Amino acid sequence: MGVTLKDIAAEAGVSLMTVSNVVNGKQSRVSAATRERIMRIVKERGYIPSASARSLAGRTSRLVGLLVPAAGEASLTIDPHTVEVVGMMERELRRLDYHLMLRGIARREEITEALRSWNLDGAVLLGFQDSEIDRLKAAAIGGVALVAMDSYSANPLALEVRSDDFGGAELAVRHLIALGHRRIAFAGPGFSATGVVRERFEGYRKVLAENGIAFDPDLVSTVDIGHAEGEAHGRWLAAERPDVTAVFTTADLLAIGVVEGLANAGRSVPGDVSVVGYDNADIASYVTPKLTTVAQDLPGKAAETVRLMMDRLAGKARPEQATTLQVRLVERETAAPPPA
Amino acid sequence: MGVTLKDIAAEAGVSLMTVSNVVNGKQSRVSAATRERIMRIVKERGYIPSASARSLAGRTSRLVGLLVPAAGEASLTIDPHTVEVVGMMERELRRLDYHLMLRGIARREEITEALRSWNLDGAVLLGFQDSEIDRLKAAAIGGVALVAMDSYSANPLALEVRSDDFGGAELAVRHLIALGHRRIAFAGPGFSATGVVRERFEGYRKVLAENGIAFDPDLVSTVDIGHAEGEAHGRWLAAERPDVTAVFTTADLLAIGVVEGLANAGRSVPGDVSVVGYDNADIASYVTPKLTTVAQDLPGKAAETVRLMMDRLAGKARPEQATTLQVRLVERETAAPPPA
DNA sequence: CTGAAAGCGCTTACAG
DNA sequence: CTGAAAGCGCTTACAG
Repeated sequence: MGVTLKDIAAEAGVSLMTVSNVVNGKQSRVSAATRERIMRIVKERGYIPSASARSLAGRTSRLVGLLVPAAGEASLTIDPHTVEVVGMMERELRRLDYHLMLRGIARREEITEALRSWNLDGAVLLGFQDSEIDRLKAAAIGGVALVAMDSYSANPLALEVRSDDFGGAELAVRHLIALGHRRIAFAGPGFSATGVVRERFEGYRKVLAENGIAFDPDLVSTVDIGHAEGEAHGRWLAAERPDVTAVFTTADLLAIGVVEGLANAGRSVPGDVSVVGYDNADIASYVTPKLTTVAQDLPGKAAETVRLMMDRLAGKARPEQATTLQVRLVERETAAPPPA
Repeated sequence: MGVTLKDIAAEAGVSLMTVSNVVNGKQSRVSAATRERIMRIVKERGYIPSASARSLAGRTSRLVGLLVPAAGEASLTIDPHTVEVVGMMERELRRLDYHLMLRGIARREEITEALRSWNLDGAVLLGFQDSEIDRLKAAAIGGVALVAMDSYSANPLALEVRSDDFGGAELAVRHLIALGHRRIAFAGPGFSATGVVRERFEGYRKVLAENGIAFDPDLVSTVDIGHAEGEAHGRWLAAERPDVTAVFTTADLLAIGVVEGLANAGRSVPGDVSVVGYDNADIASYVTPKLTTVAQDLPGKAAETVRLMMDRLAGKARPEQATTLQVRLVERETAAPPPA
């Protein structure tokens, strides 16, 4: 079908090897004259190297996996800020002449299958629980450069890129305390399995302690991330905990639901209750009132993920610690002083 | 590194061919006894076929490209409903033992490069302009099964899956007219290049005509899709076209911006002006007031895309016409009778 | 600076 | 039902 190295070699009157060297930019090995001649023929004939042949013959595939959990029969769901990070990583990797394979992982063994069957050079693990990262064995991974995003796993096999979740919570809760709040609730999904949530919780706790506010476990609620779940929680807060004047939430979607639930129960935001979200999703500025939230450095996450992977592929040593991206507070309209 | 067909063959005391036949499920060619024995060894040794070798030796790669325009230096941006469709397609394809390669396309030639270098069996084109699909040549495509989503290109090389954009506009505008509106504006991105927008515009026009409402070109505005753009347009409408009582918009994000712009200019939605969006994105039900909009059949789009591609790969004839998915109106809070 | 040989792990097409 | 041969398009490692 396509033009091959052999065709080019025949037309140029040289060996396969020489064409290969030219195509792969091994400048030193070919004279300028033949190099130029071969390049011209490559252009003319529209030669496109076969990636499968390269992957098979060489020791690299220039292929990076994007592995995402796919529970059972469900289709992949990727939250908006992850989509953004993926888009940015794709550009970086494309620029470096790598390709991206998107793969849902339903059973754990599928990680190994994906890595091995396509001979992946690297893989980014998006949205896995820490415990799943923990369980990865060297035998299953081989030499693949693995980056686990937003993971707090201790598994040395995976490089880690994440936001300063602890610090983000500190920012949010300090802001609320500075506004005068003392009874501040925490709402997020269960954090037995997710370090991200646990860190945000610990940040919340620390700032309370720093400010001499007694920690009240009743103010900590496990709420799955979702608008409906948030709405229900907002109504619950209004009914059961009217003393609460502020809520720190681990996701914008949840926060938006909470705002709506509070409003539906007749409480105004931020007049009666302040709410702070997390992620600074686009949606945060479309809702009414606009959401005060913690913003992550998405471009930084994408760039660091690619950088770590390339360093690893280049044989550099594993960094001593996880790469942590800075966060910042975005003040909008859902946080204000508590009612007098 | 890994276990190969050869290893399995040696251990089972048979030839490569026999193992290959077993692994590929060619039942008829191997006796039940040897088949079972080989399967056991395959399991034990954790054999995983090399996809690159298969792709190189066979006539199929079981690899499908997901091609997305990537303008210049920009990173990929994929709108939320496309992300959802991608997630659903991934599951379908995974179930059929296909893999997905995500690739941004900055220059047109990159389409061919992607198809050829990875020997793709098929590709889904997401978000390309009709004119770009038009320009695709058979020589560049080869035998690859191509599905262009939301395209109105006439290029017979691409199979097409799209929503009933004309019908969606009809639903929206009929709804507004039934509520009593007569001065209905249209807002969407320029439609010289995008059939989707043109169809929605034609649907709008047709329903106006059906109802004896004179078409007023001044009521048609070109507005790029974006919240800020919508907001500016909303303010413009309030200032310059106070006679308009309803706006039909080709995207939810735009509609939400328009609602905000109108509100910022002191006009209430839907009290003074009704607004209808398009897509039924999640966000449509999070904003205040909740957006009335046209919903697409996302699961249908994903399923039909995969089905068309598989039919094509199985050698079936190209369908006579594009596959069109049904749409439906979702009534929420932004459309009401015009002020008395 | 250039090239001949071997091999990556499979499938295809054929012979028995 | 089973297998020996050829080949997919490249790279590696080496020799000249």
